[in-house]
Amino acid sequence: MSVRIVLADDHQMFRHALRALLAREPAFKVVAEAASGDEVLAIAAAQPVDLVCMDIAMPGMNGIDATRRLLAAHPHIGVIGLSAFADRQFVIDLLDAGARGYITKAEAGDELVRAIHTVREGRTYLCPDVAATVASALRDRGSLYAAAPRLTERERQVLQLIAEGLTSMQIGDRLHIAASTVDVHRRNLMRKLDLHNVAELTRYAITQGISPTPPALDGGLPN
Amino acid sequence: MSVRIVLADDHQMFRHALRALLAREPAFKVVAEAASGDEVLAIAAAQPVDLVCMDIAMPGMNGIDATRRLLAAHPHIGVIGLSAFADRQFVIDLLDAGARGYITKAEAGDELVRAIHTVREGRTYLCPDVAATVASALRDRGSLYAAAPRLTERERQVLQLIAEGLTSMQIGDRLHIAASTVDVHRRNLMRKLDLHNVAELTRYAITQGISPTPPALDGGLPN
DNA sequence: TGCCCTCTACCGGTTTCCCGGTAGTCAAAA
DNA sequence: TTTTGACTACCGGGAAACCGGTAGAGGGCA
Repeated sequence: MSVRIVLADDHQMFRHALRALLAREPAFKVVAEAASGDEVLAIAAAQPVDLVCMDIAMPGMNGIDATRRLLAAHPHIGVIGLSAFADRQFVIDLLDAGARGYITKAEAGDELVRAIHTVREGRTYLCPDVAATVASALRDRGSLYAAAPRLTERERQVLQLIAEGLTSMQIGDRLHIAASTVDVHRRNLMRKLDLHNVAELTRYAITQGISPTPPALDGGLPN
Repeated sequence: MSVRIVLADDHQMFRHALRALLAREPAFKVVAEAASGDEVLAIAAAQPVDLVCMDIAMPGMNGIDATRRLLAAHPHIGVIGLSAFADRQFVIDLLDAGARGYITKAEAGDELVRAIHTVREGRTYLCPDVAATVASALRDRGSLYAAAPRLTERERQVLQLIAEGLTSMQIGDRLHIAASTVDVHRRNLMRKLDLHNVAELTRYAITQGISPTPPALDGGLPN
C-alpha cells in the first residue's frame, strides 16, 4: 500500500510542483494539500494520513505549532520539515515538536524522496546542512533543548506587532493592555532573544514565521 | 519544436519540482537550471534558450538585474518572473527590465504553464495579483515608471545597516560619515519609500534582498 | 502552603528615532 | 553656465525606544 502524503506549504505553485515530483514514485500518493497549519489539522481529522511534508513558515498557524498539535492527535503520522533555511532555532523547535525529518529547499528533490522512505522505515532523516546545525548546537551546549528561548503567547503577539511597525501604544490598543505592559513584554523578548532593537526583532520575527514574511509592503490598493 | 526552458531559482528542490511539473507538457523542454543570475547568463551564452523562468530573490545577481543583462545580449528570449511576493516595486522593476510575464508562487502550477504558452505567442502574461498591483500603480500616478523610488548607492548602504540593527552613530562610523548625515539618508529613504519606522524599513530591505534575508540569527558554526 | 511563571502596570532616566529646516561641495546634465 | 542631484553636515524638538527597578493578581506545581 502506498504512502498517503499531505503537502503543506503556503505557495500553491510549490505544492503543485512537488506533487508532480512525487508522482514519479509509485509508492507515494499525495492525498491532500494544505496552505496553513490549520488546514493540515483539518485534513488529518477527516482522512487517514501517513506523512506530512510541512513547510515551517506559513501564515496563520506555522509548521512548528501545527506539528505539535498534529502529533498530539495522530502520533503515528510522520512529519518532515521543509524550510528555506537551516536556522538552528527552526530545527530545534521542529524536532522538539516531534518531526522525524528536516530538509532545506536548497537540497535536491531526490533528497525529499529519500527522506520520505527513511521516515517510513521508522528512522529519522536530516539533510547535511541540518545535521551540521544540530551537531553544532549539541557541541555548543551539550543539550539541544537547553537553549531554546521559549516565548509566551503574549510575547509572540507583541513581537508580531512590533515587527509590523506598530508603536507600544498602538500595540496596547490592539491587545487591550497598557502601553507600559507592552514595554515589559518587549523588554522580556529582547532579554530572552538577546536582541536589542526593532530591526533585530523584525528580522527574527520574519525568520521565525511569526511575522507572515514580508507582506503587504506594497498593498496594491491604498486608500 | 519544443520550447527550450531554463529554470532559475536558488532552491534546488523548487527547480526539481518545477521540472517535474513542466515535464508533463510535451511542448516544453527544460534544458538547464540556474541558482543565480550569473548562471543564467552563462547558460544563455553557451546554448540556445527560448525562455527563462526567473526567480527574483536570488543570491549574487538577482532576477531583475539578470533579466536586464540577459535581454541586452539575447533580446529574443522570453523572461517570466517568479516571486513569492506581488510587491509593486518588484513587478515594476522586472517589467521595466523587459520581462514578458510575472506570476507569484501563490498561484497554481497551471498558471505557469499558461504563462509560458502566452509568452511564446508573443504576448504578456500577468497573474491576477500582479495585474492588480500594476493597475493600482498606474491609477495612483498615471505612469508606471514615475513611481519607482530609485535608491542611491548611499541610501542602499544605509538601509542595509539600519536593517541590521545599527544606530545612526554606528552606521556613521562604519561608512565614515557623520551620524547627522546618516539621519538625512534615513529620512530620504523613508520619504521615498513611504515607510515610517525601523520595522518597516527592515521588512522592505529583506523583501528587496538588500538585507540578506534570514540573517545570521543562528549562524550554524559559531565555534 | 509556598514557589515559580505569566500577565498586568507604573516609576524614573538616557538614547535613539523621527520630522522639520538650512546649507555647503562636487559632478553631471541641460 | 545654470541647474539638478547626490552627498555631506548641523540645529531643534517631540515621540518612541531602550534599560532598570518595583509590584500586584492569578494559575500551576511541588
